[in-house]
Amino acid sequence: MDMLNWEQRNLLSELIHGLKAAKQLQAELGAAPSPPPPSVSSSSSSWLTTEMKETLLHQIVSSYERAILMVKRSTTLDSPTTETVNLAVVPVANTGKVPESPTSINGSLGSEEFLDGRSKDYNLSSKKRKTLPKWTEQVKISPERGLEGPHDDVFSWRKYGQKDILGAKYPRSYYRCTFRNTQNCWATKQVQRSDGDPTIFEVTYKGTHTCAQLIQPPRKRETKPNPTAVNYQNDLLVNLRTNLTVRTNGIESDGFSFPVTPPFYSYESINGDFGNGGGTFCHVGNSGPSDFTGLISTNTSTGSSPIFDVDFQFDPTHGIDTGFHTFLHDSI
DNA sequence: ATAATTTGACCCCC
DNA sequence: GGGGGTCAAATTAT
Repeated sequence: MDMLNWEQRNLLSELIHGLKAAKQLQAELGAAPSPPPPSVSSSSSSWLTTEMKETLLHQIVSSYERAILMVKRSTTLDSPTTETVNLAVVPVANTGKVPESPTSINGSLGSEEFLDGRSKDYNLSSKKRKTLPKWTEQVKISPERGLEGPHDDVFSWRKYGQKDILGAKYPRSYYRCTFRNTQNCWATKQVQRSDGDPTIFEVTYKGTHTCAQLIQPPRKRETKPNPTAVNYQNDLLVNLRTNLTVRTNGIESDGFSFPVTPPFYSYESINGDFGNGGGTFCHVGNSGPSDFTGLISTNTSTGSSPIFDVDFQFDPTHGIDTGFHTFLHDSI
């Protein structure tokens, strides 16, 4: 571990933490190993409350998001120019109290305690309702865009407010996810310029993204699919709009429920069509609480047959990411 | 025309 | 009351 630098250790810490939470949740759901049927359990081991499960999910998602942000920063800022260092990442318990000296991170980073550590904070501080993950990063300004070219996230944000803070020289800006309305994504962040070092910005994230920003294919596509293939795919899409059947491929056994009654499927092309670097989404439902949205991709295993994989990622009912279940869709 | 920002008003809660 | 957070109308950018 001595070979790892600071950021790599933080990154590893997040990944480990997320993995631990994921495994605990997996065990809880009885997602047994390869031999499918869980043998008769005298009394099912599910003694975690729903809130605890939600907490686990939040931990997983936020760990992934922090990890992604770290990678993003270290790659986009390290390689092209010189410095611009991510100084610290401080997870904050939801009690609302922020540690004053954020740079104090001990060498031991969360490879041990689990249900005694963070999640206890979540449960204790929450009598009920929202316990959103919250953490703060300190980001040094980069020699990019003008004087105040705020902070390239991987995510796209919409500013919704700005406030002068009592002791602070600089105002605090409030951002929410661009897709709050369109995809029910409730992630927010605050950005405040540091008094002491004006080249440092404190960025506080609240909540995790449930939108599909990171799922969409990269904008730039070097390898253009040949036009005929694209046309073929788009034709299929048109056909799919009118008549479509869904085969769940027997996946719903893992607890992921699927709307059965026929409301139906609408397709929305975001950022272009197939093969054009855009994402085409399948929406299932009637804009009701049981809707699901997923990203359509071509099925690689079936060649030219009109079958598509759809990754359903967002569950608005619970406001959580349901994972990357893949369903088989076919037309006719 | 649509989307994003600005900015004062409003709304808790300590 | 007032500090911090959010809303939304007006303004500006795309």
